[in-house]
Amino acid sequence: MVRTRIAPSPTGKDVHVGSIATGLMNFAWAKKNNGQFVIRIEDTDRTRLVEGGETKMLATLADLGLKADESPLMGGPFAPYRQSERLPIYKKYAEELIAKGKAYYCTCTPERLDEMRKSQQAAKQISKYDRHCFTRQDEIEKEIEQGAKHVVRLLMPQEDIVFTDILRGKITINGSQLDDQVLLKSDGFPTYHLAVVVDDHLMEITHIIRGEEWLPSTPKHVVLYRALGWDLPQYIHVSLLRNPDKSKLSKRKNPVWASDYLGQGILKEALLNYLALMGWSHPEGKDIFSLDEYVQLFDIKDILTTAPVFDPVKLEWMNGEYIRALSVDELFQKIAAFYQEKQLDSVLIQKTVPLIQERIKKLSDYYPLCQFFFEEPTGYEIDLKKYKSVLSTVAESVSTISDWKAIAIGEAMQKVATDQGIKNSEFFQMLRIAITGKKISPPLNESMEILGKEECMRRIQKVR
RNA sequence: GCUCUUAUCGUCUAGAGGCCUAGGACGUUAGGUUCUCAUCCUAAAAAUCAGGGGUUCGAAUCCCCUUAAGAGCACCA
Repeated sequence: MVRTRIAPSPTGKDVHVGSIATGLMNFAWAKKNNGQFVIRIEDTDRTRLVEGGETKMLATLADLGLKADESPLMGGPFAPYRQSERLPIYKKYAEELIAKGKAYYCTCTPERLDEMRKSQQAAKQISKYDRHCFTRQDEIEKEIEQGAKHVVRLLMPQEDIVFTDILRGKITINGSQLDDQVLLKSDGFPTYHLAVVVDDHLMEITHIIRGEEWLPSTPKHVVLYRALGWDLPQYIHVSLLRNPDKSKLSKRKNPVWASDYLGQGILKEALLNYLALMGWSHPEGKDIFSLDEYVQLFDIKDILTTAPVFDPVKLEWMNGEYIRALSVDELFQKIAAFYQEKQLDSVLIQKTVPLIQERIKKLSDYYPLCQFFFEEPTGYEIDLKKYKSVLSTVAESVSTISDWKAIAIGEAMQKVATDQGIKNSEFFQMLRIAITGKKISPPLNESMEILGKEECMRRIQKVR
C-alpha cells in the first residue's frame, strides 16, 4: 500500500508553485500504485497564518486536478487533517517522550535564548540550545506547576544518525550538530518536527516526497520515530525550484503563487505539465503530455536531484501549445470566463476566437489584441493624414461591396491598392491602422468582416 | 562559520563504460510562407560534459580531491 501526502502551510495567499511540483509527484506516485494521496494542512504557526489562505489553497489544488483521497474538506479515516485540530494528540506524544526520557521541559525565555545564540556566534560555535534546563528538571516541574511558560525539547542523541533517502542514498549527520529542537511550543502547539512525525505515522504515510530544504532536519525526525518506536517512512527529498539567479524560488524575485500564473491566463494543464518537467523528463523526450500520462509514466527513481530554474518563458510557450490544441469553442469558453468581469459581448468573443487562437500565449493576451472589436480605436499608431484621399477611395469601394465576407473584402481592397499604385505593405498597414488603430492586429479582412460593413465605413471615414 | 546536498548548451533536459566528432525542447539568429503579427517549415550558433587526478583497452557515465552553487542551522514551516 502506498500513501503519500502534501502538507502545505496556509502562510501565503495561494499554493506555492513549488508545492504544486512536489504535490504532482506525491499525487502521481500514489495514483500509479493505486494508493491514496492525502492533503494535510500544517497550520501550527499561528503568527504567520494568512486568512483565507487555506481555503484558497485547497480550492486551487482541487481545480488543478490534484484530487486528494483524504483532506480537511472531505475528511477520511485519519481525520482531522488540520493540525490545529489535533493538539491533544501531539501533547500526548510529547508527554510520552518525556516519560521515556527522550525529551525534556524548558522554561528559558526568548531573551535568554537570544543572548545565548549571540554569544555562541561571537565565539564562532554552532548555534544550538545549551541544555540549561535539562540539568534542572526538578526545579522546572515546580515552575510549571506555578504556571511558568514552558516548551518541550527533544533530547538529541550525541551520535551519528543515519537514514536513507531514495534519491540521495545513505545520509549521516551527527547529533552533536543538531539542536535540541523544540517539539511543543509554549502556546501548546507543536512545531513542525513533532507534528509531521506524529501525523505521518498515524496517517500511515509510506512515502514522504518533500523539498530538499527538509533534508538537514530529517535526522530530528528519525530520532523521533525511533524514540516513539515507530518504523521509518521512505524519504525522497526533491530539489527546490530556483530563481534565475539560482537561489530558492521566492516571491521577492518571482511570482510564486498558483494564482499569479492562473490569473494571467496560464491554463492549469500547462502549469502542471511545465512543473512536471522540473526534475523529471518524459521517457520519449516529449514536452507535452497529460496528467494521466504523467501518472502512468512517473517513477520516483527517475527524479533528478539537480535544482531546476523555473523559466516563465518556456511556461508561456507551453501554454501557447495548449491554447492552440483547444477547440475553438473550448477556447471561447475559457476566454469568456477569464473576462467575465469585463462583461464583453460573448457573441463577439466567439467570432474573434478563430482569428487569435494561434496569436495568443495566455488568455490575458486576448483583450489587448482584440480591444478594437469592442470599442473603436482612440488613437492611431501612425499618422494617417496623408492617406485621407486614399481612404475616401477605400470608403467608396467598401460601400459597393455587397457580399460582406473576408474574401470579397480582400479582393476589393487589393483592387484599390493596385489602382492607387500603392505597395501592398503600405496600403494594408494604413488600412489596418484606420480600422484597429494598431500596426499589429488579427487578420484584417476577417476582422473587417466581423466588425461589419457599417462599422468599417465609420472607422474609415472617421480618419482625418 | 558549521552541516548536508548538487554540478551536461543561456534555460529545461537525454545520457545507467564503447551507439557521443554529446541528442531533444525553450529561447536566440538567419531564411521560407504571409497585407501586420502569430502559426507553420528549414537552417544555424550554442556544452573542451565545472576543473584536476585516478580506475579501465575505453569515461559525460565509476572513485578521489578541488572549485562553485544551493539548502539548513528558530517557541517558521
